[in-house]
Parts: sequence; structure tokens; C-alpha cells
Amino acid sequence: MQIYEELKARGLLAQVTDEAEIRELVNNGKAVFYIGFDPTADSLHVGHFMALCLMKRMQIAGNRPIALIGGGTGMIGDPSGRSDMRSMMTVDIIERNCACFKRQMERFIEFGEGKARMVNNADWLLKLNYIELLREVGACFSVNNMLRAECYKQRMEKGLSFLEFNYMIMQAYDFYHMYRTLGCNMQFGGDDQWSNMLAGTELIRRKLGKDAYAMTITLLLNSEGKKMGKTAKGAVWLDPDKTTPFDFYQYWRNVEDADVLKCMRMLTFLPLDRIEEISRWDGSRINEAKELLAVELTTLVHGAEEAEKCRETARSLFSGAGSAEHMPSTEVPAAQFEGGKISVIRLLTLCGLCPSNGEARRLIQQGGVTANGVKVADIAAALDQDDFKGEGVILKKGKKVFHRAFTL
RNA sequence: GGGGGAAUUCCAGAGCGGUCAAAUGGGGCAGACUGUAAAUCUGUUGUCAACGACUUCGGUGGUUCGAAUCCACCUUCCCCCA
Repeated sequence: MQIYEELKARGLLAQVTDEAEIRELVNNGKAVFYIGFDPTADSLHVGHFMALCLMKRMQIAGNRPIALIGGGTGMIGDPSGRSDMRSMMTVDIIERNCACFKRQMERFIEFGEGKARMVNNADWLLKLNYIELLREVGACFSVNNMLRAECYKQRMEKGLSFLEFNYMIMQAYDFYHMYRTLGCNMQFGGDDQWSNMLAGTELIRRKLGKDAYAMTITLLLNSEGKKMGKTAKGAVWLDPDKTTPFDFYQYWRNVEDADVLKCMRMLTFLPLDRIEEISRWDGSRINEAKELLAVELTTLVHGAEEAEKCRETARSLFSGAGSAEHMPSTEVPAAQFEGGKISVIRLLTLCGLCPSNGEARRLIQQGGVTANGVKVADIAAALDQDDFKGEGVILKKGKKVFHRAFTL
């Protein structure tokens, strides 16, 4: 199966500008394509991960990826998929985020001579001169058309600033610029980027009379139509300091039945026929599939060794015995003990399992806390300092949140 | 440039000058049932040294014994006209 067919079979492709041409380019390794990443945070998350995987697949098939970091476009802020205006980021923050992105991407994609390359659009966008830019490309954009674009339509009700309105032009300019300087002939992006991407191919056609192509990646939605990779606490990050490998593992271990196969197809490198086989598993055996999914993804992001540890830890925790090996943990400073004891409430907040004492108290009252396998029944319960030595105390909040607290 | 309207807790959205920590829905968290799933049902959802106290309703001042509710100014946003 060739790359284009594979991407399609995995359900990764959403929209394409010219299917026949794109298939031809991609399958023959003739595509030089870029994907843009806006530095809105100091770590990549699951959404970016899918794009990185796509880059990797394309690279394996002989195509040349360009990772574009939006150091310049980040100064503006993409209004797509937003109902309100983004808060403007300071230049310092943008630069710091760009550096973080770069470090993380290097783990997935091979950069270097003849391989993938990484560029930052700040390098050319920041130098643009307003009048020159207007004269160069301004006439190629129809405001009437732009306003018809889906991404702006949503904003017509809530208000759209001129600043954000220009985002599309900047993104189109990026494509145009890279077409000329790097021979970039294709752009990939999230499905919400479609109109911005078309603006780019349109600009290239008008200015240079050449064809360039665009293709969007399906957004990873769960069976309820919500974006995956998000939790109530925010995104699932790739940075182990922001989302621990164990939590990352558990996120995938816990996806709903209905989403397992989709995630496998779209996010892992498991062969399609293997996934096909798994799809025939029934009933509770689907838990095996979830474990496989979690291991695969954790391996890709944090390495095989780490993934194996997560699996071991999860298995032992959920099957009774508790191996504290690899779960998130917190050191309890000696000063927290009073008279050789510490209250469970204090412990819960200290470990970040509860944001406030009130919530900790309620949690205990509702019977949601266990310490070393014993349900905590009394809100005044306290633990001995001695219990924290060695392995420490394993706290369990609800059914699946484990945390180890220890002293040195 | 002119006129009108809005800002409430995680979100949406109620809210007579006192009985408002603030209806309702969603979301979150926990319990039961399960397969670390879904659905369903139940409880809970500002903070704290917790039968009480403290801080919240865009900001700043004011009226009042008393303000989320009234007044002034400011900020931001929306709508209509140009």
C-alpha cells in the first residue's frame, strides 16, 4: 500500500485540493511540504503529535518535511476555531515557546542536510514593510472572499479585530515565501486551517501562476465529537514535566471503547492489518487493545523503557498489589508533620490531588480516598511519619488516580 | 462620528436593595453498577482553624443601617445608523 492510500485508510485525510496530483506527488516522494506550529504554549500537545506523526510517515515515504514554527504569525494569533480574541503574547514568551517546540520536535523528526528542516516565519515576516507588502500581495486577496471563509464567519458575530483578520494573509505569505525559497509545494494542517491554506495556494497561483497543493488532517474527535487530547485540566502535553508519562499512559488507557480503533489508526504506526485484526476482538478484551494503544503512544513520546514502566505500574495498581515504581509522587517535607503525624486532608492538597482543603474534606466524606489500600473514613484521619519511609504511602483518589507520598 | 445594550461563580445563564455564596443547565469531582469503557442513578461543586467566619458578581468612587441589585465616572465587548 502506498503512502497516500495508507493515510487515507487511516482516516487521516480530511480535505485535499487536488487528489490526483497530490497522490502522484506524495507516492513518488516528490512533495516538499510544510506544517505550521503556532507557539501558543511552551510544549507540544497531542494535537501537534498527530501532525508530527504525519510528517514522519511522509518522510519515510521519501518526501521532504518542513516544520514551520510560527514565531511571526504567533505575534498575530489565529482566530480559527476561536470564539474570542486570543490574548496577545509577548515577544519573549513567543521566543521561549519556539525554543521549546524545537527541542521536542527533534525527538520525532530527523532534521539535517537532505532531511527535514525547521524554519521560523519570524525570519521573514518580521522584516516585512507594510506598504511593500500591501503592494506585493494585497491585490491578490479578496476581502469579500475572506469574509466568506468559515473561520471568519463564526467570528462575525462576536467581533473580529483587524489584527486577527490578517492572520490568513500572513499564513498565505508563508506558503508563497517557502514555495519560492524552499521549493515547498504542499501544505498540511489541521482541518480548521483549510481556508488559510487555500489562501496560500491561491496566492501562489496569482503571483506565480504555479500550482501548489494543500491537504488537511482530520481533527481527532472522540465519539461525542469533542477534541481528544484535552482533559478538564487542559491539554495532554508531550513534555513529561507538564503531563507525567504515567498520566499520559493512563489517558490513552482510559479512552472510550468507541474511540480505541480510531486512535490506533490515526496515532500509532501499527500496521493496518494488525489493527483490522484487533477490531475483531470483542467484549472485555478491548481492554487489551487499550493497553496496546497506551504502550504504543507512550513509547513514541517517552521511549520504550518508560512505556513499559507505566504498563507495569498500571497493571499492578489496578490488579490489587500496588507497585509504587512509576506513579506520580511527591516528597513530604519533614516540616509538614506535627507530632509525627500528618492529616490526610493536608496530604491530599500537598500532593496536588485536591486544590483546596474543602475539596479534600468532601472527597473523604464521600468515600473517595484510600491510603495504602485502606479507605479513609474520617476527615480527621492522620498518618504516622514512619509510614512514609521507603516506598511511602500510596494514596488513591477515586478509582484511578494514584499518587505516592514519601519522605527521604 | 451619532444612538442603544451588555459585563454574574469553570462555561452558559437567572438574579425583587436585605432571607444571595447567588436559581437552572452543562462541565468537573466522588459514590453505586461495570471491563481502568459507555449508559444510568445518587451526592457534591467559592475559601478557611468549618453548627461559624471570611472573600466574590468588569474597575474606581458614591447613595444607604444594608448593594450583584441604585447613582457617577472608567474599561472592555456587542448591536444599529454614518
